[in-house]
Amino acid sequence: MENIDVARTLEEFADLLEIQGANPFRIRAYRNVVSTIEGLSRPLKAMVDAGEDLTELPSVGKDIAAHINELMSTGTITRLEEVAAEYPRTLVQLMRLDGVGPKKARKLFTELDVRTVDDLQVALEAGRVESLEGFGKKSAQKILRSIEEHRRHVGRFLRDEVEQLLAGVLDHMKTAPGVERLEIAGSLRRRKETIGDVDLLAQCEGDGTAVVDHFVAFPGADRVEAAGGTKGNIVLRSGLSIDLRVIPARSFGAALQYFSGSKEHNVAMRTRAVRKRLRVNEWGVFRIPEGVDPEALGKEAGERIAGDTEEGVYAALGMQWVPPELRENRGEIEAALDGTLPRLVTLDDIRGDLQMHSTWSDGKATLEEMARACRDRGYEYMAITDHSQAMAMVGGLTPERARAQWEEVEEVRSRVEGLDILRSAEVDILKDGRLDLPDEILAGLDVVLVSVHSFMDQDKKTMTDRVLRAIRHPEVDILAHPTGRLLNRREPFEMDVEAILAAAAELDVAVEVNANPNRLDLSDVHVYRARELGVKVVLSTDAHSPRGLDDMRFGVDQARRGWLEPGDVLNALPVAGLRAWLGRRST
DNA sequence: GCCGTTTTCGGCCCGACTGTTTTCAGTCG
Repeated sequence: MENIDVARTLEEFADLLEIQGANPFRIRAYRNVVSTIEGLSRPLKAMVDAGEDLTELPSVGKDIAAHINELMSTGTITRLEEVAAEYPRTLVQLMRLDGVGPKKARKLFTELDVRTVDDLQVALEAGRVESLEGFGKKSAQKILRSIEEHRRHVGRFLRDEVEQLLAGVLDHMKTAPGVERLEIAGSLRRRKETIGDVDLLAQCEGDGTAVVDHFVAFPGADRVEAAGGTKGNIVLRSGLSIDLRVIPARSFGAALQYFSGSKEHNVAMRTRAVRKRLRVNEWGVFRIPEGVDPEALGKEAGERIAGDTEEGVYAALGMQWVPPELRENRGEIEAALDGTLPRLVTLDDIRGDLQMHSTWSDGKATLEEMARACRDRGYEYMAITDHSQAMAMVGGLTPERARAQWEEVEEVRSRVEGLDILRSAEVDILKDGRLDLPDEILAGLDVVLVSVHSFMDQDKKTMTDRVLRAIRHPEVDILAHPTGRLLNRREPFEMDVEAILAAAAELDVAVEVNANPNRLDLSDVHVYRARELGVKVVLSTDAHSPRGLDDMRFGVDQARRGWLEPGDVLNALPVAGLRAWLGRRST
C-alpha cells in the first residue's frame, strides 16, 4: 500500500466524519495527517516494516497511528467502516461538487436518499432539490452546472494550459481602473504540478467595486460567480475558475502571503503568530494587546507591525522570506526561522539540456537546428538523445544508425561554435531490464540515458527489478522520466521509487526531472527525497522541437519545489565539470 | 484527534460572499 492510498483513505475518513457532523477539530486532525503523508518523502510501509513509531510523525497520534497500521495490514479501518455504514462512502463525491459541502451532502442523503452524483442529477432535474430547506432555485442550478463540469473536466489543469488561458485575463486587467499592481498568487505562484484554480490580487486604494466590475466584464468569461467590493470570480469556457481580490497597498504583502498559501503553510505560520500574541490575516500582522480577547477585535485592530510587503510579514514572525515553491509546510517554516533555507536553483544556473530528440527519431527539427537553438539559449552543452531501436515506430537508432549519427554530431560541432554536443541516446529499458543497444555502442556514447517505454503495466516487483537491473549497467548515467506518469492521463508505473533512488545514490546514477509540463517526472516529493539521498538530479526538456527547449523553466520550478540547490543539479555544472562527472567510473 | 517556553487539559486560523435568509448558515479559499 502506497502513501497516496493511505492519504486518500484518511481523507475519505475525514470527509465522512464531516458529513456525519463530528467534532470539527477531530476532522482537522485527520486532514492534518493527510497533509503530513502527502509531504512524506519515504514510504510508510517501509517505516512500519522497520518497526518505526508512526506517532513520531507530525500530527500523528496514538489513534491515527493505529488506523494506519490497521489499514496497512487489513486493507481497511474498522472505524471508517462503521461511519460508512451510516453514511455511504459515495457521499464524499457530492462534496467535491461546487456549492455542495458536508451539510448539504448530508441533507441530500437524509431528506432525498441521494447517495451518488447520478442520484443527485436525477433529483435536481425532477426539481426535488430546490424545494429543500436551505436550497433554492439558484443553488440547484449551480449544482447542476457543476455536475456537468465535473463530468467534462475531471482532474486539474496543467500549468502551461493555465498560463495560456490566463494570458488574456492579465491583458484585460491592464486597463482596470485604479490598479497599481497585479500579482498571481495561489498554487500557480507556488508552481504546483497541476492547478485547480487561479488567484489574482490587484492593488487598489478605496472601494474595489470598479476593479471587480472590470474583471467580471472580461469577454472570455463564461459566467460570473461572485462580484463584490473586494472580490470577484469568473469561470472561463474551459472551466478554469479565476478569483480576483482587491487589496490596498498597506495590506498587499499580507494578502499576497495569505493567498499564495499553501493552506498548510499558512496555518503553521498563524499558529506560531498566536504564540507571540500576533494576529496574521490578509490585512496585515497585528499585535494583540495584553488582556484583550482577539475575537473581540476588528479585522485590523491592534498595532499593525507589518502588511505592505511579504518580506515584512515573515520578518514580523522572525522568519526569512520563504520562496513560494517551498510553502507546503514540509520543513520550510523551521528552516526560515533558523535562517537555513536553501539557495534554490534558478533558470540562470542551467548550463545545458541533456535530453532532446531530432529528425533521427521522432523530433521535428534536425540535429543542427536543435544545436543552434541550444546555443541561442546560451547553453554550454547539449546531448542529442534520439530513441533506440525498440522504438521502431519512431525510427529508433539501430547500432548502425547510431554510428552514422556520431558522424553528423562531429559535422555539426564544427559548424556550431561555442557549444559542446554530447553523443547520446535515450536507450530503451527492455522488458527484462536489459538495454536496447549493444555495449560497444553504449561505450561510444558520451552520456547514456535509459528509460521505460514498454510493458508499463508490469507488477511492482517486476518493474522495480527491471529498472534496477538497467541502472546497474556500468555505462548508464541518467534514468529518464523515472515513473512514466503523464499528468491527468497516466498513473506512474507500479514501482518502488525509494529502492530506485537508493540504488541511484549507491551507483552514482543521476535521475531526471522531465520538464515537459505533461510529465514533471520525478514528482516534487521524490525530488526532495533524491536530494536527501544525495542523488544527482538532471533537469531535461525532452524537447522534440526548438520550442520544446523552453520547457526548461517547468523543470526548474519542479526542482525548486524539491528544495534543490545548484550543486544538486547535474546540468548546472559547467561543461568541464559535467565531462568530469561523466568520466567518474573510468578514473 | 493532536498537542505542549500558556504542557496532560483546553485549546485548535480567519474572513468574504452567496443565497435563502429576516439575522445567518453554508461554502470556499
